[in-house]
Amino acid sequence: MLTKAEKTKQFILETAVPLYNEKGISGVNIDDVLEATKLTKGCLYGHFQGKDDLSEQVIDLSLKKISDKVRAAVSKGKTPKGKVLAFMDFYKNPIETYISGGCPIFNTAVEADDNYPGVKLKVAKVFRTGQEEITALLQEGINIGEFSNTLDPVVFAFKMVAAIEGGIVMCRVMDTAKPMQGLIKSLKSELEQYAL
Amino acid sequence: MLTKAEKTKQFILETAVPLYNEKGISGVNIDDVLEATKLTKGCLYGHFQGKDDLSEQVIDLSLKKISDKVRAAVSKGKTPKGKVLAFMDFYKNPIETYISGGCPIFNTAVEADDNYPGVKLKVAKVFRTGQEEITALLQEGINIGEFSNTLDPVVFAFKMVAAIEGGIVMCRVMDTAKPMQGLIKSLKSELEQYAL
DNA sequence: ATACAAATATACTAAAAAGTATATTTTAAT
DNA sequence: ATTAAAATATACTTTTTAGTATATTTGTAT
Repeated sequence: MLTKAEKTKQFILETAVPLYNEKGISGVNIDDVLEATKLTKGCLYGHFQGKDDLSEQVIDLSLKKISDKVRAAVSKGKTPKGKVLAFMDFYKNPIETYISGGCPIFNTAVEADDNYPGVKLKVAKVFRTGQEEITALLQEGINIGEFSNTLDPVVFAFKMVAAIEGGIVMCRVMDTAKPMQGLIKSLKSELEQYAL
Repeated sequence: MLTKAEKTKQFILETAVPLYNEKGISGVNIDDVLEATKLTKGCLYGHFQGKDDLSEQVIDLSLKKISDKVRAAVSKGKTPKGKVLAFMDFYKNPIETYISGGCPIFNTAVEADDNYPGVKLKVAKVFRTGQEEITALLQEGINIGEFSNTLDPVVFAFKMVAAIEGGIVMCRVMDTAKPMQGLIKSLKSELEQYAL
Protein backbone atom coordinates (compact mmCIF):
# COMPACT_ATOMS: atom_id res chain seq x y z
CA MET A 1 0.00 0.00 0.00
CA LEU A 2 1.06 3.55 -0.76
CA THR A 3 2.08 5.54 2.30
CA LYS A 4 0.68 9.03 2.82
CA ALA A 5 3.93 10.67 1.80
CA GLU A 6 4.20 8.57 -1.34
CA LYS A 7 0.66 9.53 -2.23
CA THR A 8 1.43 13.21 -1.65
CA LYS A 9 4.56 13.04 -3.76
CA GLN A 10 2.68 11.37 -6.57
CA PHE A 11 -0.05 13.97 -6.25
CA ILE A 12 2.48 16.78 -6.56
CA LEU A 13 4.05 15.19 -9.62
CA GLU A 14 0.71 14.47 -11.29
CA THR A 15 -0.50 17.99 -10.62
CA ALA A 16 2.71 19.51 -11.93
CA VAL A 17 2.70 17.50 -15.17
CA PRO A 18 0.22 19.67 -17.08
CA LEU A 19 1.71 22.80 -15.54
CA TYR A 20 5.16 21.95 -16.88
CA ASN A 21 3.71 20.94 -20.21
CA GLU A 22 1.97 24.28 -20.61
CA LYS A 23 4.57 26.65 -19.18
CA GLY A 24 7.81 24.80 -19.78
CA ILE A 25 10.55 24.05 -17.28
CA SER A 26 11.82 27.61 -16.99
CA GLY A 27 8.29 29.01 -17.09
CA VAL A 28 7.08 27.12 -14.04
CA ASN A 29 7.89 28.43 -10.59
CA ILE A 30 7.53 26.74 -7.23
CA ASP A 31 4.67 29.01 -6.24
CA ASP A 32 2.72 27.84 -9.29
CA VAL A 33 3.06 24.28 -8.10
CA LEU A 34 2.11 25.22 -4.53
CA GLU A 35 -0.92 27.12 -5.81
CA ALA A 36 -2.02 24.21 -7.99
CA THR A 37 -1.55 21.60 -5.27
CA LYS A 38 -2.70 23.85 -2.39
CA LEU A 39 0.30 22.58 -0.49
CA THR A 40 3.06 24.53 1.22
CA LYS A 41 6.78 24.91 0.85
CA GLY A 42 7.60 22.74 3.83
CA CYS A 43 5.65 19.92 2.29
CA LEU A 44 7.06 20.28 -1.20
CA TYR A 45 10.66 20.57 -0.05
CA GLY A 46 10.08 17.52 2.13
CA HIS A 47 9.56 15.51 -1.04
CA PHE A 48 11.98 17.18 -3.42
CA GLN A 49 15.47 18.54 -3.01
CA GLY A 50 14.67 21.66 -4.96
CA LYS A 51 13.24 22.91 -8.21
CA ASP A 52 15.71 20.99 -10.35
CA ASP A 53 14.84 17.75 -8.64
CA LEU A 54 11.13 18.43 -9.00
CA SER A 55 11.50 19.41 -12.65
CA GLU A 56 13.41 16.27 -13.49
CA GLN A 57 10.88 13.99 -11.87
CA VAL A 58 7.96 15.82 -13.44
CA ILE A 59 9.51 15.51 -16.90
CA ASP A 60 10.24 11.84 -16.27
CA LEU A 61 6.61 11.27 -15.36
CA SER A 62 5.32 13.29 -18.32
CA LEU A 63 7.42 11.28 -20.76
CA LYS A 64 6.37 8.03 -19.14
CA LYS A 65 2.68 8.91 -19.14
CA ILE A 66 2.54 9.89 -22.80
CA SER A 67 4.70 6.94 -23.86
CA ASP A 68 2.51 4.49 -21.99
CA LYS A 69 -0.64 6.03 -23.41
CA VAL A 70 0.63 5.89 -26.98
CA ARG A 71 1.77 2.28 -26.58
CA ALA A 72 -1.62 1.36 -25.16
CA ALA A 73 -3.33 2.96 -28.15
CA VAL A 74 -0.99 1.26 -30.62
CA SER A 75 -1.46 -2.13 -28.99
CA LYS A 76 -5.17 -1.95 -29.80
CA GLY A 77 -4.31 -2.46 -33.48
CA LYS A 78 -4.60 -6.09 -34.62
CA THR A 79 -1.88 -6.15 -37.29
CA PRO A 80 1.22 -4.02 -37.90
CA LYS A 81 -0.74 -1.84 -40.29
CA GLY A 82 -3.58 -1.55 -37.78
CA LYS A 83 -1.11 -0.53 -35.10
CA VAL A 84 0.44 2.19 -37.26
CA LEU A 85 -3.02 3.54 -38.10
CA ALA A 86 -3.85 3.48 -34.39
CA PHE A 87 -0.73 5.54 -33.73
CA MET A 88 -1.90 8.18 -36.18
CA ASP A 89 -5.40 8.23 -34.73
CA PHE A 90 -4.01 8.79 -31.27
CA TYR A 91 -2.95 12.28 -32.35
CA LYS A 92 -6.28 13.14 -33.99
CA ASN A 93 -7.05 16.01 -31.66
CA PRO A 94 -4.17 18.49 -31.30
CA ILE A 95 -6.21 20.96 -29.21
CA GLU A 96 -7.42 18.69 -26.42
CA THR A 97 -4.28 16.67 -25.79
CA TYR A 98 -3.88 13.79 -23.36
CA ILE A 99 -1.76 16.06 -21.21
CA SER A 100 -2.96 19.63 -21.49
CA GLY A 101 -0.62 21.84 -23.52
CA GLY A 102 0.30 19.63 -26.46
CA CYS A 103 2.70 16.71 -26.74
CA PRO A 104 5.07 16.69 -23.75
CA ILE A 105 7.76 14.85 -25.69
CA PHE A 106 7.87 17.57 -28.28
CA ASN A 107 7.42 20.51 -25.93
CA THR A 108 10.24 19.20 -23.78
CA ALA A 109 12.41 18.60 -26.83
CA VAL A 110 12.13 22.21 -27.96
CA GLU A 111 13.01 23.64 -24.56
CA ALA A 112 15.64 21.09 -23.54
CA ASP A 113 17.51 21.26 -26.83
CA ASP A 114 19.78 24.21 -26.01
CA ASN A 115 19.23 24.46 -22.26
CA TYR A 116 18.93 21.19 -20.37
CA PRO A 117 21.46 18.62 -21.57
CA GLY A 118 20.24 15.96 -19.16
CA VAL A 119 16.63 16.34 -20.17
CA LYS A 120 17.66 16.49 -23.82
CA LEU A 121 19.21 13.03 -23.52
CA LYS A 122 16.04 11.63 -22.01
CA VAL A 123 13.84 13.07 -24.75
CA ALA A 124 16.26 11.88 -27.40
CA LYS A 125 15.95 8.39 -25.99
CA VAL A 126 12.16 8.53 -26.11
CA PHE A 127 12.28 9.63 -29.75
CA ARG A 128 14.85 7.00 -30.67
CA THR A 129 12.95 4.23 -28.97
CA GLY A 130 9.74 5.39 -30.59
CA GLN A 131 11.36 5.47 -34.00
CA GLU A 132 12.78 1.99 -33.50
CA GLU A 133 9.42 0.60 -32.46
CA ILE A 134 7.54 2.11 -35.38
CA THR A 135 10.28 1.08 -37.79
CA ALA A 136 10.10 -2.48 -36.45
CA LEU A 137 6.34 -2.42 -36.81
CA LEU A 138 6.56 -1.36 -40.45
CA GLN A 139 9.26 -3.92 -41.13
CA GLU A 140 7.09 -6.62 -39.61
CA GLY A 141 4.29 -5.45 -41.89
CA ILE A 142 6.62 -5.96 -44.84
CA ASN A 143 7.73 -9.36 -43.52
CA ILE A 144 4.21 -10.71 -43.17
CA GLY A 145 3.23 -9.34 -46.58
CA GLU A 146 1.04 -6.52 -45.36
CA PHE A 147 3.27 -3.90 -47.01
CA SER A 148 5.38 -3.92 -50.15
CA ASN A 149 9.13 -3.99 -49.60
CA THR A 150 9.39 -0.71 -51.48
CA LEU A 151 8.31 0.94 -48.26
CA ASP A 152 11.30 2.38 -46.38
CA PRO A 153 10.40 1.83 -42.70
CA VAL A 154 13.02 4.21 -41.29
CA VAL A 155 12.04 7.06 -43.57
CA PHE A 156 8.31 6.61 -43.18
CA ALA A 157 8.53 6.30 -39.38
CA PHE A 158 10.41 9.57 -39.18
CA LYS A 159 8.18 11.36 -41.65
CA MET A 160 5.03 10.27 -39.88
CA VAL A 161 6.14 11.30 -36.40
CA ALA A 162 7.73 14.55 -37.56
CA ALA A 163 4.62 15.54 -39.50
CA ILE A 164 2.27 14.69 -36.66
CA GLU A 165 4.33 16.45 -34.01
CA GLY A 166 4.86 19.47 -36.21
CA GLY A 167 1.19 19.43 -37.13
CA ILE A 168 0.16 19.50 -33.47
CA VAL A 169 2.14 22.66 -32.82
CA MET A 170 0.88 24.38 -35.96
CA CYS A 171 -2.75 23.47 -35.23
CA ARG A 172 -2.47 24.62 -31.63
CA VAL A 173 -0.98 27.98 -32.47
CA MET A 174 -3.48 28.56 -35.28
CA ASP A 175 -6.32 27.37 -33.04
CA THR A 176 -7.73 24.82 -35.44
CA ALA A 177 -7.75 21.04 -35.47
CA LYS A 178 -8.77 20.81 -39.10
CA PRO A 179 -5.38 20.61 -40.84
CA MET A 180 -4.60 17.64 -38.62
CA GLN A 181 -7.45 15.65 -40.16
CA GLY A 182 -6.10 16.31 -43.64
CA LEU A 183 -2.59 15.44 -42.53
CA ILE A 184 -3.58 12.11 -41.00
CA LYS A 185 -5.68 11.24 -44.03
CA SER A 186 -2.72 12.03 -46.26
CA LEU A 187 -0.31 9.96 -44.17
CA LYS A 188 -2.76 7.06 -44.21
CA SER A 189 -3.18 7.19 -47.97
CA GLU A 190 0.59 7.47 -48.36
CA LEU A 191 0.95 4.29 -46.33
CA GLU A 192 -1.91 2.72 -48.26
CA GLN A 193 0.16 3.03 -51.45
CA TYR A 194 2.44 0.37 -50.02
CA ALA A 195 -0.36 -1.93 -48.86
CA LEU A 196 -0.61 -5.24 -50.69
CA MET B 1 21.62 57.71 -41.80
CA LEU B 2 21.10 55.68 -38.66
CA THR B 3 21.63 57.62 -35.45
CA LYS B 4 23.85 56.20 -32.73
CA ALA B 5 20.87 55.24 -30.59
CA GLU B 6 19.10 53.53 -33.47
CA LYS B 7 22.25 51.55 -34.17
CA THR B 8 22.53 50.54 -30.53
CA LYS B 9 18.91 49.48 -30.38
CA GLN B 10 19.31 47.40 -33.53
CA PHE B 11 22.47 45.89 -32.10
CA ILE B 12 20.66 44.90 -28.91
CA LEU B 13 17.83 43.31 -30.87
CA GLU B 14 20.14 41.47 -33.26
CA THR B 15 22.25 40.19 -30.39
CA ALA B 16 19.19 39.06 -28.45
CA VAL B 17 17.65 37.18 -31.38
CA PRO B 18 19.73 33.97 -31.06
CA LEU B 19 19.56 34.24 -27.28
CA TYR B 20 15.78 34.22 -27.31
CA ASN B 21 15.72 31.48 -29.91
CA GLU B 22 17.89 29.24 -27.76
CA LYS B 23 16.55 29.98 -24.31
CA GLY B 24 12.97 31.00 -25.01
CA ILE B 25 11.16 34.08 -23.80
CA SER B 26 10.88 33.00 -20.17
CA GLY B 27 14.37 31.52 -20.20
CA VAL B 28 16.11 34.75 -21.14
CA ASN B 29 16.84 37.32 -18.48
CA ILE B 30 17.97 40.90 -18.82
CA ASP B 31 21.42 40.11 -17.49
CA ASP B 32 21.90 37.56 -20.28
CA VAL B 33 21.23 40.30 -22.79
CA LEU B 34 23.54 42.74 -20.99
CA GLU B 35 26.27 40.12 -20.87
CA ALA B 36 25.89 39.33 -24.56
CA THR B 37 25.83 42.96 -25.65
CA LYS B 38 28.36 44.17 -23.06
CA LEU B 39 26.01 47.06 -22.42
CA THR B 40 24.51 48.25 -19.17
CA LYS B 41 21.04 48.58 -17.69
CA GLY B 42 20.87 52.32 -18.19
CA CYS B 43 21.49 51.82 -21.87
CA LEU B 44 19.07 48.95 -22.34
CA TYR B 45 16.24 50.59 -20.43
CA GLY B 46 16.86 53.72 -22.47
CA HIS B 47 15.81 51.79 -25.54
CA PHE B 48 13.14 49.48 -24.15
CA GLN B 49 10.38 49.98 -21.62
CA GLY B 50 11.12 46.70 -19.90
CA LYS B 51 11.59 43.02 -20.52
CA ASP B 52 8.17 42.57 -22.11
CA ASP B 53 8.86 45.35 -24.58
CA LEU B 54 12.26 43.91 -25.40
CA SER B 55 10.89 40.40 -25.77
CA GLU B 56 8.16 41.51 -28.13
CA GLN B 57 10.54 43.41 -30.38
CA VAL B 58 13.07 40.57 -30.38
CA ILE B 59 10.39 38.07 -31.39
CA ASP B 60 9.14 40.43 -34.08
CA LEU B 61 12.63 40.68 -35.49
CA SER B 62 13.23 36.92 -35.27
CA LEU B 63 10.05 36.18 -37.17
CA LYS B 64 10.84 38.84 -39.75
CA LYS B 65 14.41 37.62 -40.26
CA ILE B 66 13.49 33.99 -40.81
CA SER B 67 10.50 34.87 -42.99
CA ASP B 68 12.61 37.13 -45.19
CA LYS B 69 15.33 34.52 -45.47
CA VAL B 70 12.91 31.77 -46.45
CA ARG B 71 11.22 34.00 -49.01
CA ALA B 72 14.59 34.90 -50.47
CA ALA B 73 15.47 31.21 -50.77
CA VAL B 74 12.13 30.34 -52.33
CA SER B 75 12.36 33.20 -54.82
CA LYS B 76 15.49 31.60 -56.24
CA GLY B 77 13.31 28.83 -57.73
CA LYS B 78 12.42 29.41 -61.38
CA THR B 79 9.01 27.73 -61.50
CA PRO B 80 6.41 26.91 -58.80
CA LYS B 81 7.88 23.44 -58.45
CA GLY B 82 11.39 24.85 -58.26
CA LYS B 83 10.29 27.25 -55.57
CA VAL B 84 8.72 24.49 -53.48
CA LEU B 85 11.87 22.40 -53.80
CA ALA B 86 13.91 25.45 -52.78
CA PHE B 87 11.73 25.78 -49.69
CA MET B 88 12.54 22.21 -48.71
CA ASP B 89 16.25 22.67 -49.34
CA PHE B 90 16.30 25.71 -47.12
CA TYR B 91 15.72 23.44 -44.15
CA LYS B 92 18.38 20.90 -45.13
CA ASN B 93 20.52 21.46 -42.06
CA PRO B 94 18.56 21.28 -38.81
CA ILE B 95 21.66 21.53 -36.62
CA GLU B 96 23.25 24.70 -37.96
CA THR B 97 20.16 26.84 -38.39
CA TYR B 98 20.00 30.34 -39.86
CA ILE B 99 19.32 31.63 -36.37
CA SER B 100 21.08 29.50 -33.79
CA GLY B 101 18.73 27.27 -31.82
CA GLY B 102 16.40 25.92 -34.49
CA CYS B 103 13.48 27.52 -36.31
CA PRO B 104 12.34 30.63 -34.41
CA ILE B 105 8.82 30.37 -35.78
CA PHE B 106 8.42 26.92 -34.35
CA ASN B 107 10.27 27.54 -31.10
CA THR B 108 8.16 30.60 -30.47
CA ALA B 109 4.99 28.71 -31.37
CA VAL B 110 5.64 26.05 -28.75
CA GLU B 111 6.31 28.52 -25.97
CA ALA B 112 3.72 31.13 -26.88
CA ASP B 113 0.92 28.61 -27.32
CA ASP B 114 -0.23 28.48 -23.67
CA ASN B 115 1.62 31.50 -22.29
CA TYR B 116 1.83 34.54 -24.51
CA PRO B 117 -1.46 35.22 -26.30
CA GLY B 118 -0.10 38.25 -28.13
CA VAL B 119 2.94 36.42 -29.42
CA LYS B 120 0.77 33.43 -30.27
CA LEU B 121 -1.31 35.58 -32.60
CA LYS B 122 1.81 36.83 -34.35
CA VAL B 123 3.19 33.33 -34.88
CA ALA B 124 -0.19 32.11 -36.04
CA LYS B 125 -0.19 34.84 -38.63
CA VAL B 126 3.26 33.85 -39.87
CA PHE B 127 2.15 30.22 -40.22
CA ARG B 128 -1.11 31.17 -41.93
CA THR B 129 0.60 33.48 -44.37
CA GLY B 130 3.24 30.84 -45.05
CA GLN B 131 0.60 28.21 -45.68
CA GLU B 132 -1.28 30.54 -48.01
CA GLU B 133 1.84 31.33 -49.99
CA ILE B 134 2.87 27.70 -50.41
CA THR B 135 -0.67 26.68 -51.24
CA ALA B 136 -0.84 29.42 -53.88
CA LEU B 137 2.49 28.25 -55.26
CA LEU B 138 1.26 24.67 -55.59
CA GLN B 139 -2.01 25.85 -57.12
CA GLU B 140 -0.09 27.90 -59.66
CA GLY B 141 1.92 24.78 -60.43
CA ILE B 142 -1.32 22.97 -61.16
CA ASN B 143 -2.63 25.88 -63.24
CA ILE B 144 0.40 26.02 -65.47
CA GLY B 145 0.41 22.25 -65.86
CA GLU B 146 3.47 21.54 -63.72
CA PHE B 147 1.42 19.41 -61.31
CA SER B 148 -1.60 17.18 -61.75
CA ASN B 149 -4.84 18.51 -60.31
CA THR B 150 -5.02 15.46 -58.09
CA LEU B 151 -2.55 17.27 -55.85
CA ASP B 152 -4.31 18.89 -52.89
CA PRO B 153 -2.34 22.11 -52.34
CA VAL B 154 -3.71 22.84 -48.88
CA VAL B 155 -2.98 19.37 -47.58
CA PHE B 156 0.47 19.10 -49.11
CA ALA B 157 1.50 22.56 -47.91
CA PHE B 158 0.57 21.67 -44.37
CA LYS B 159 2.14 18.24 -44.48
CA MET B 160 5.40 19.57 -45.87
CA VAL B 161 5.82 22.37 -43.33
CA ALA B 162 4.67 20.23 -40.39
CA ALA B 163 7.06 17.43 -41.32
CA ILE B 164 10.01 19.75 -41.82
CA GLU B 165 9.42 21.71 -38.62
CA GLY B 166 8.83 18.55 -36.63
CA GLY B 167 11.86 16.97 -38.27
CA ILE B 168 14.08 19.87 -37.24
CA VAL B 169 13.19 19.45 -33.59
CA MET B 170 13.63 15.68 -33.68
CA CYS B 171 16.99 15.93 -35.44
CA ARG B 172 18.23 18.59 -33.05
CA VAL B 173 17.32 16.66 -29.94
CA MET B 174 18.77 13.42 -31.32
CA ASP B 175 21.86 15.30 -32.49
CA THR B 176 21.77 14.05 -36.06
CA ALA B 177 20.94 15.72 -39.35
CA LYS B 178 20.57 12.48 -41.23
CA PRO B 179 16.84 11.80 -40.87
CA MET B 180 16.23 15.23 -42.35
CA GLN B 181 17.87 14.17 -45.63
CA GLY B 182 15.57 11.17 -45.84
CA LEU B 183 12.57 13.28 -44.98
CA ILE B 184 13.26 15.89 -47.65
CA LYS B 185 13.94 13.21 -50.23
CA SER B 186 10.65 11.57 -49.33
CA LEU B 187 8.73 14.84 -49.54
CA LYS B 188 10.31 15.57 -52.91
CA SER B 189 9.43 12.17 -54.31
CA GLU B 190 5.94 12.53 -52.91
CA LEU B 191 5.59 15.81 -54.79
CA GLU B 192 7.19 14.21 -57.82
CA GLN B 193 4.28 11.78 -58.00
CA TYR B 194 2.09 14.71 -58.98
CA ALA B 195 4.54 16.12 -61.54
CA LEU B 196 3.40 16.01 -65.14
C1' DA C 1 35.53 75.09 -29.47
C1' DT C 2 31.15 75.27 -26.93
C1' DA C 3 26.99 73.90 -25.30
C1' DC C 4 23.10 71.23 -25.15
C1' DA C 5 20.80 67.09 -25.82
C1' DA C 6 21.02 62.38 -26.35
C1' DA C 7 23.13 58.19 -25.00
C1' DT C 8 25.26 55.34 -21.74
C1' DA C 9 27.24 53.88 -17.11
C1' DT C 10 26.98 53.37 -12.17
C1' DA C 11 24.92 52.42 -8.13
C1' DC C 12 20.96 51.84 -6.07
C1' DT C 13 15.85 49.97 -4.84
C1' DA C 14 11.98 46.84 -5.55
C1' DA C 15 9.97 42.63 -6.60
C1' DA C 16 9.91 37.93 -7.36
C1' DA C 17 11.51 33.53 -6.74
C1' DA C 18 14.03 29.90 -4.32
C1' DG C 19 15.22 27.86 -0.28
C1' DT C 20 15.44 27.00 5.11
C1' DA C 21 14.48 26.63 10.15
C1' DT C 22 11.33 25.50 13.13
C1' DA C 23 6.70 24.69 14.90
C1' DT C 24 2.62 22.02 14.49
C1' DT C 25 -0.14 18.37 12.98
C1' DT C 26 -0.98 13.80 11.36
C1' DT C 27 -0.04 8.93 10.78
C1' DA C 28 0.52 4.45 12.25
C1' DA C 29 2.69 1.10 15.36
C1' DT C 30 2.40 -0.29 20.07
C1' DA D 1 -5.12 5.89 24.02
C1' DT D 2 -0.05 6.93 23.76
C1' DT D 3 3.89 8.06 21.50
C1' DA D 4 7.54 8.53 18.24
C1' DA D 5 8.34 9.38 13.63
C1' DA D 6 6.87 11.22 9.52
C1' DA D 7 4.44 14.73 7.12
C1' DT D 8 2.95 19.29 6.63
C1' DA D 9 2.43 24.36 7.77
C1' DT D 10 4.25 28.83 9.02
C1' DA D 11 7.29 32.33 8.98
C1' DC D 12 11.53 33.62 7.79
C1' DT D 13 16.21 34.37 4.87
C1' DT D 14 18.73 34.35 0.69
C1' DT D 15 19.27 34.79 -3.99
C1' DT D 16 18.07 36.22 -8.27
C1' DT D 17 16.05 39.25 -11.41
C1' DA D 18 13.74 43.46 -12.80
C1' DG D 19 13.58 48.14 -12.67
C1' DT D 20 14.97 53.20 -11.38
C1' DA D 21 17.47 57.52 -10.19
C1' DT D 22 21.16 59.94 -11.09
C1' DA D 23 25.80 60.84 -12.73
C1' DT D 24 28.81 60.84 -16.57
C1' DT D 25 30.08 60.63 -21.13
C1' DT D 26 29.47 61.20 -26.00
C1' DG D 27 27.62 63.03 -30.29
C1' DT D 28 26.37 66.91 -33.02
C1' DA D 29 24.58 71.38 -34.29
C1' DT D 30 25.95 76.00 -33.68
